[in-house]
Amino acid sequence: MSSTLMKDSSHIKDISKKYAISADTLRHYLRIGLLSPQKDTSGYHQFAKQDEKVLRFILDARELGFTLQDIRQLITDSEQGHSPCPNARQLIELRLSQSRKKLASLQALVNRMEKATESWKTLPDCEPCGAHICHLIEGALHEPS
Amino acid sequence: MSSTLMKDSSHIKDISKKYAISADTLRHYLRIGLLSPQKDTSGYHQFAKQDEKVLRFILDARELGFTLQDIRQLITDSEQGHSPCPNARQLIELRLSQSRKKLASLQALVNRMEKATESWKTLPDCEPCGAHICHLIEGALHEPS
DNA sequence: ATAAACCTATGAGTAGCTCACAAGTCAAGT
DNA sequence: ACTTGACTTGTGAGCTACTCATAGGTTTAT
Repeated sequence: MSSTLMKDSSHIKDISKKYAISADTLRHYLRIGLLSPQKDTSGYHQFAKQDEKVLRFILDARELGFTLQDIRQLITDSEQGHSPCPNARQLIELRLSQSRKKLASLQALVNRMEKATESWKTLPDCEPCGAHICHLIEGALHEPS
Repeated sequence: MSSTLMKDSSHIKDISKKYAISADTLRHYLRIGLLSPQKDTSGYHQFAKQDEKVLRFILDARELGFTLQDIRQLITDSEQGHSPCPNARQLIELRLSQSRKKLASLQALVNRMEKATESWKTLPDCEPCGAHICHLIEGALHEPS
């Protein structure tokens, strides 16, 4: 049941290309019920305008650090006629504070790693001697280089 | 078979306290075979000096951004009489470059989130209107505030 | 007709824990 | 001796957000 007129199929692959995400990611959102497009007669998903709107929302919210659970909540709010804004404001505060903590600990990690690699440049490899497993690693954190 | 003399039991809880990690984390390392202390007659793990040395190594390496797989590799090197240092140098380069990328994208995320929350301060909540799901989120990335 | 390229749902794997559970052990109090 | 409470054991499952693989169905091009 095809024709040269019906070109905009809006199947998974088309949508994934359009929004620069993988078909697997899109299927993941289907699987967890974040998106539920209708199916055509042969069982293929058909992404309607509304589905694309929801998808764009998902991608935007993801870019702002919301989790998929958060996003589900916001969509539910909206579907039930409530304003998602209060939840959006509250959740982004939470996610922002979590992200800041993660950022700080990741920065600290990178600092430790850089300090270690720097100090290792002047250190020789060692052979197993029973006293340590890897003197580079054991020394890196305990001896202030 | 206890006495007032035998006080250092070195069971899981004692060790977890001594090294400030959870008993569950310690059990996780046992489960994946990173640590394999002997057991006493009643089936309790007994952490010997050598086991503690390995544990300290695991914790140090973890602090330097090595994955548990990396750590397993380094311990295996050492156990087989090879120097783990070459692998340590190579792996930390890899993990450092990965961490830097993660750091950069996390920093970018935090920046987006901060910009969004800032701009939201002057925006009102909206009621569902069909045109959008949450105007705060949809507006945050597309309209250069 | 058939092969390529798509689609479907589902299971499992990823990292590093963390929680929960059933069953066994041990020390202290009565 | 017995119970209570705090430990121990191994195991399965859950967490995040995918990603890969598989078996089977559909559509399109040759």
